[in-house]
Amino acid sequence: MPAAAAQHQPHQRRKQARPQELLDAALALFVEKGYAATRTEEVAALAGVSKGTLYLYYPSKAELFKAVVRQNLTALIAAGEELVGRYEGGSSQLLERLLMTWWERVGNTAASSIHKIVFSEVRNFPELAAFYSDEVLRPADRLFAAVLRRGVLRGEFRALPEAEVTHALMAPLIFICLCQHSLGACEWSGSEGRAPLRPADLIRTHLDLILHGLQVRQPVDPKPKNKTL
Amino acid sequence: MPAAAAQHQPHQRRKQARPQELLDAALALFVEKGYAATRTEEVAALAGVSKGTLYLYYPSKAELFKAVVRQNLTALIAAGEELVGRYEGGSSQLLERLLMTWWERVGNTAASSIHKIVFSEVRNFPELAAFYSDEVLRPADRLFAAVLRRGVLRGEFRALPEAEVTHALMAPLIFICLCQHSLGACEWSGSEGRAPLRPADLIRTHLDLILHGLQVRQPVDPKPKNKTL
DNA sequence: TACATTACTGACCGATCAGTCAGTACCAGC
DNA sequence: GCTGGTACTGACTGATCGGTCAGTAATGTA
Repeated sequence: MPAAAAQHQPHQRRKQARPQELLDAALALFVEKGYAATRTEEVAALAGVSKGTLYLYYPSKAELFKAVVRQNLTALIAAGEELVGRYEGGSSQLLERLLMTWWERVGNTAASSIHKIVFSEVRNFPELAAFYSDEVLRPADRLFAAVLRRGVLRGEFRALPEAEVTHALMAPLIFICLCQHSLGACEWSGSEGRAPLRPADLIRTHLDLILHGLQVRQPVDPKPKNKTL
Repeated sequence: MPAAAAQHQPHQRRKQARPQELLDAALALFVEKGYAATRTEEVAALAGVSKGTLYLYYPSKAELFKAVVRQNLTALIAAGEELVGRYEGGSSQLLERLLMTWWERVGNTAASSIHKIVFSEVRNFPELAAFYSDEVLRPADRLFAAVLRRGVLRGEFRALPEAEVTHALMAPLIFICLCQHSLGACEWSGSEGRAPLRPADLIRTHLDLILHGLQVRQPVDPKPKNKTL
């Protein structure tokens, strides 16, 4: 908790801890207020140091921003990689495990706020798009696509367009992250005064829907399956 | 096209057209650069007037922003209302019609960029959250929920948690809008050099998946359906 | 205690930008 | 043409904020 460091001991020399404290403070403020609206002096204050100190560790606001994204994304990637290719049960269960683990390790942690930052700021940081695409979206996509292919090969899943299904799988997850960090607790969905949506419930229902949607058994509906465009 | 108005006739008096031209210019720039990074003088220039003129029509940058959101959201609402309650066929087809119409009228137009603005800026405009929630998300949610209930009553759909299914339905749609206005043409999803995703294809696959997921027929999978939490 | 090193400070600078307002250009009506 | 009203202009101001750097104080060494 970086704010606790600002206990008005005039200044402590703690070179080791500063960078991480500054990154934590910056993450919190960038998520809360966006990049442009966050002042470097605020970041420094939240980390318990003065503005000058921030510039000892990061040469500019933009570099600080990139460091924040980079650090949190590497955590994402590590968590993703760890899950790949060691499961041997049914593909439905594998998919379920993947989504739930993703939620525990990413969606439900501070890392989820990175998505909102990226979506909000890529236009002002063009290099960020390639970075995010290469290091997060593509790996995640490859992961899910592999599971889908596995399911199709084993006769568990229908053969649907891979890229599009992957999108349908991931979009609600990332969307939940975005909602959590912009529209408060995502409490927009209930019709009246219904209780705000619980992310875990959303994911469970999403998964249920998708797994049913992927099942090979033909549905009751007699509509011809080769639709026109 | 507001830029066309800046044809270097020193200044024309066109009181009627100014507000709309300013809103169009502001929308384009807010979407492209975000709220904070857009300068009022740029907006004015794109609309073919001087900065002072902008302040004749809108008292502040924040009010200009709200006017932009308000105008584009009313268009959204109108499009949504128009679709309600006049369809009498199968619920699957109704859902398909709804999604495709939504895409043609909203997702595929300039209105889609509003979502990105809202997600990026709500934290700095708290009142915007309630506004967006009341005027966009709730109506859209109510619409889809009504269709789902209809499908369940007619024995077409499984009875799944309404709010969560609605979320699973809408999230990929809004997510496409967000991608289009932040990560370029949403070309992140292909594994290698695959062609960028086409939104219409995404929606079609999403719909296919969801409709199969909603079907009442039990799947092959022998797993018990009352899962533990 | 004296000195060297260096983490840290915060007043300051220069650039940017929202918002102002005295002035200009256009357009009635007479 | 004159005159009063008004749509419009753009140089200006005051505040904000990223970034700097001369100075301060904590720490280590002897």
